Order: sequence, then structure tokens, then C-alpha cells
Amino acid sequence: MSATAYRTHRCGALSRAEVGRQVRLGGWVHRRRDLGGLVFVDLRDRDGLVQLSCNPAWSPAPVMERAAALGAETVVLVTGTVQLRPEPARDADLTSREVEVHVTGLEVVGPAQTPAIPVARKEKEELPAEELRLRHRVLDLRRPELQANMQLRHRLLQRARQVLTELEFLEIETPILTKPTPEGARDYLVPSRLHPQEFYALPQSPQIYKQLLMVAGYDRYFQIARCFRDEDLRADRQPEFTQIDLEASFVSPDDVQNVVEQVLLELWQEAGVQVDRPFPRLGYREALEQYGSDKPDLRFGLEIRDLSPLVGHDAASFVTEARAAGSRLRGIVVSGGGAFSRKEIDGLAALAKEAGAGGLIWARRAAGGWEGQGVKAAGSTLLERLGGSEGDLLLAVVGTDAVSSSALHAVRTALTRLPGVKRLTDHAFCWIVDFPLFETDADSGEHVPAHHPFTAPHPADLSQLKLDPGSCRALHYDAVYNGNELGSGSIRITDPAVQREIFSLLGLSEEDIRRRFGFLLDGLGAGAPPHGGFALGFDRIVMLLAGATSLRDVIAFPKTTAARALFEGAPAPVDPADLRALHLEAKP
RNA sequence: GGGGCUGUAGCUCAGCUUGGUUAGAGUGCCGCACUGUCACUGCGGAGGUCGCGGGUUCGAGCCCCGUCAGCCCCGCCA
Repeated sequence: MSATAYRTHRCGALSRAEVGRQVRLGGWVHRRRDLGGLVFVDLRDRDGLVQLSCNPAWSPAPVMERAAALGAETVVLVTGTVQLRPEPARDADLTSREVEVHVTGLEVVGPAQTPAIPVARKEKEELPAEELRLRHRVLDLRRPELQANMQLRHRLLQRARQVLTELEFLEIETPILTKPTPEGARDYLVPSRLHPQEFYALPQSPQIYKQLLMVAGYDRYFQIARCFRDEDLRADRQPEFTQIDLEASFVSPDDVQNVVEQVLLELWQEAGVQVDRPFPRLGYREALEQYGSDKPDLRFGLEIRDLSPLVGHDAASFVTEARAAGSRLRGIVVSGGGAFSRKEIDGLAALAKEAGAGGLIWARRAAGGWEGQGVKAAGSTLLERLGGSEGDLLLAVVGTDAVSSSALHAVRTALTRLPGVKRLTDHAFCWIVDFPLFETDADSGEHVPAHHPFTAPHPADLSQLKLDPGSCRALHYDAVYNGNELGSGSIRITDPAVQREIFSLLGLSEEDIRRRFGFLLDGLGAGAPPHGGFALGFDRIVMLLAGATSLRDVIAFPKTTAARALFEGAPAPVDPADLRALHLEAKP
């Protein structure tokens, strides 16, 4: 299959099976070891390495000469015979190490300048600075680690296509040049040449299109969709990213979750991990109460407890006063946490403060009873009521629920990285359900959609939509894995009247609604089936399954945190004439 | 928009604490030697805008201010 006019095999594919065969290979010079009379070359391609052995006993003089002059990363074509290595390979895990190629012909077809960053790295040698890796992306992409990541990415993509196709989903493409319809994030805009002062927007997601496909009767849609959001970046966020986007008609939340679970199961299986179904479901309120987060890492217990009922009269005044003001005392008991150093505990306290807590109350249970700063703060009555056993560590926070949740979530996340903290499992999926429909904007105090404005309200809460929008739940669900949000979805609004009401709750005038979302409302009025869907953050999934720590390691040509492409040099200024054609003027 | 870390040879880093002769190491590169290496080995050599700009000082890689770039986090973002 991999044979071409130039080669019979890939370098990394040679094994005992080919011993004695005459082969032709093409690849990159990974490393060269020149012993004077003998030259060994590790030749690399996407399948791996094979050792070339150049020896006057079988290599003609010109071959010896050329082999001795080979620079790193040069592309060569080689002819030779596959032979077992004289000595048992030291690295038996690399099958190609069992054999080598006795070179009879060697031709340089792609001379290479000395690489600016090394492709062949020594053991434990640090990676070059990320800036250089991005600038010299071609060289970085040659590294076996990134080759493996990109190959995994391909396999996951194909697997997703396969399983969704088996589930009768149709892959349908939607426009990249779309209408600016803000869903929360800033749009990337594209000026129109034919229509002065008008703009396309790149899609933040194919949300409205996929809903209209449901209205159009396509019943089950999916797309490996590129999405664009002009927001500030993070290690796990890029300005353009890929979603496995899907939508289905006549479905309940369970139906959608069922499909998503099947997709995730197959993707994890492709990466060699067996996943149990169904995933546990956890209410949004419950998740915040027990874990302080709507994306809890359920590989760990470490549940948050409400300690308020245990507070006695001997608690410190700042605790009793906060209690009187309506705050709660919440905490985590870490079994075995008594062994943490003071430095580790101080580190946790710093995180709690950073998250807005006044401080972290802590106490550990030694042989003689509870000790530590928390004995005074929480009061010994509380600690007696709490009980516990020797070696326990109590970490607690007083404050509003919002503060204690985010502080304890930060503490809990840090705890999971400390040595000796017990893990219940390696792979913990869950669904977070019953999200609120609206959030209150911190600045304006106005209602904003918790997700996007097309999410259907929970039927049980529909009657409160006007009276008390804040208490309305949504038919929205998130898939969470090991503390990472993999994606989210919902049942959509199909009643145009309800959709109008949501828009107007968001402060849109009738005219705004018409202008911005008229085509959606017309669609919904044309006979809309009940429908819902989901979008999985594909890059993040690849990152997690590849064991990478950055999205940039699973994207061939990523952007920096300032949204620059260092390799090709985007964005870039354009010729004023080109701007004029677009009816634009660049102001300094 | 805010905070933090980093920037010295092609690459990875030391030097900065406490300003002072000619800025070092490993690796890569170049040359020589070497017939079973696999991070080959040995010997020799070249290689520096200490990110950039300004300031303090007799003197700045080192101190101060600004700026640029990369990374991480908060805000933002599904």
C-alpha cells in the first residue's frame, strides 16, 4: 500500500518479515554515526526509524562517500537488503530495531540546511522554546511525538465519522462566510467587496444552520466543523478550533446523550481506553454543592461538605459573624492529608485567597486530637462533631456560596495533583444537567443566556419564564471528563413565540429580532420538529487522549496566545489598494 | 483590559544574589582520526546586537524605566 515509484516500504514499517528482501526507501536523516570505515544512518519517516548500514563490504565507494557527508534532515533515497541486526536490539520495543538495511545505493534528493531546531533530540533534552517550535513548524512537526499526535487525531476523526454514519447521521457542510449573529463571543469579520460597508462573519459555531437543517427535515446531521471566536486565548483555547457538531430531530436529552456517549466510547476505545456507560448524571446545583464546579473531576472523592450545622459557640468571631450574615462554612476532609507539609497547605490557602476567599481554615487530626490554625477558627465543638480519624486534614472556607465554591474547587483541583491523594478511577465521565437558563451579568445585572439564546427552557419551569427568569432551568447538558468540559448541548426552542420571548427578555427590540434572527424565526414557523444536539470540542479531546498539555501540540499549524501564526505570519498588513477594493481604510 | 514567568552562541542552559579583566558549559556546526555504532568515540576549531530602546554609574548581561515577543493565569470565551 505504501509502495510508490520511489519506495517499496516505509522505513518504520520494516520488520523480521522483510529479512532478505531487496527494498527501496525514502526518508529523512535522523542521526548519523560515522565510524570512519563504517557509517550508520537512522532513517526516519512517519512510521518510524530504521538503521541503514553502510559498509564497504556491500556499499560501493560513491555510496560510502555520500553517506559520510549526509547532514541531519536530508532526504535520501536508498536501495539495499533487509538484514537481521548482528546483535540483539537493545530496544526490543521498536520492531524496526530488529533489522537494518545494508545499503547498496544511496541518493540525496532533498538536501537540508542545518535545522534551526533539533528534530532528533537526546534523551531528556528540553524542547526548544515554543516560539521557535512555532516559527520552525515544519521541523517541529517532524518530531515523532507530534507525528503520533497528528496520526491519533486522524484516527479519532475517522472513528467519529464512522460511528455517526452508523447512527444514521448525515455529514452536511454549512457556510464559513455567514451572517454576524453574535452568540456571545466576538466575531471574526470578513469585508464584502461587492457590497460596500457590509460584512460576513466567520461562524462561532454552525448553531443556527444545524437547527435549520432539522427544520428542513434532514433529521440527523453532523459536521466536523471549524469554528472561530475572536477572544483571548488559553492553553486549551485557540481562535479557530474544531467541533464534532451534531443535531437530531424528535429527540429527548437522553437520546442526544446516548449518541454522544457512543461517540465518546468509540473515540476513547480508539485511544485504547475502555469506557463504562451510561455516564452518571449530576445536577448543576448538586455539582456546585458537592464539588464547587460545573465540571467536577470525579476521579476523586474529596466532596465538599456543609459544615455550617456543626458550628458551635466557640468558633472564631469572623466565622459566627459570616454565618449570621447568611454565609456558610464549607469544607473538604482529606483522608491522609495530615501528611501534607506546611508549604503544601500554604499553597492551597493561597489558591483559596486568589479565588476570593478570606483565607483557608485548616486543621489536622493527630494522635492527640485536632491541631492547626483551624482549631481556633472553626472551634473545637465543630471538630468534635465532625469526628474523623487520625491523619485527616480539614480544609474549610467561609463565605457566600459563590466564593466558597470557587475557592474549594481551586483547592480540590490542587489536591488532586498532590501525591498520596486517592484516585477512585482513571477515567471519570459525567453529565451535568439542569443548568440555569440565564445568568446574571456581573456588571449590568441583566439576564444573559447561560449558553446561547436557542436553548429550550425546562418544560416544568416554562411558567416562570416571565415572572422569575433567573429560576428557570434549561434543557442543557454538558459532558465532563476528568474535570474537563468536553462539550455541551441542549434541546432547542422550536416554538417561535417562546424564541421571541427569550430574545425580548435579553433586551432585543422587535426590530433587532427581525433583522438578526428573522431567518431563524421564519424557519421555526415553517414546521419545526422538536430537536436538539451537541458539540464536542475535538481539539481538546485529542489533547486529552494524546496526553498533551497544550492544544498547540495537536494542531498542525496553531496560533500563539496573541492569536498570531508565527510560521506563516498571520495576521499581516495588506496593500492599501486591496483595502480600497473592500471599501476599507486602515487607521493607525 | 489586568497579574505573573521567561528572553545570554544554531539549540538547551549557567552567569544576575553583591555592577568590575577577554561572558562560560553541554549539544549542534566545521576540520582531522576511527570497520558494528545506535546520545558512537577521541583531538582541534569557528561561533555572542546578553530581545529592543532609554536611564543611573567612572563602568551595566547584572540596577531602574519603557517596549516587543513567547508562555501561564484572571477577566473574556461554549
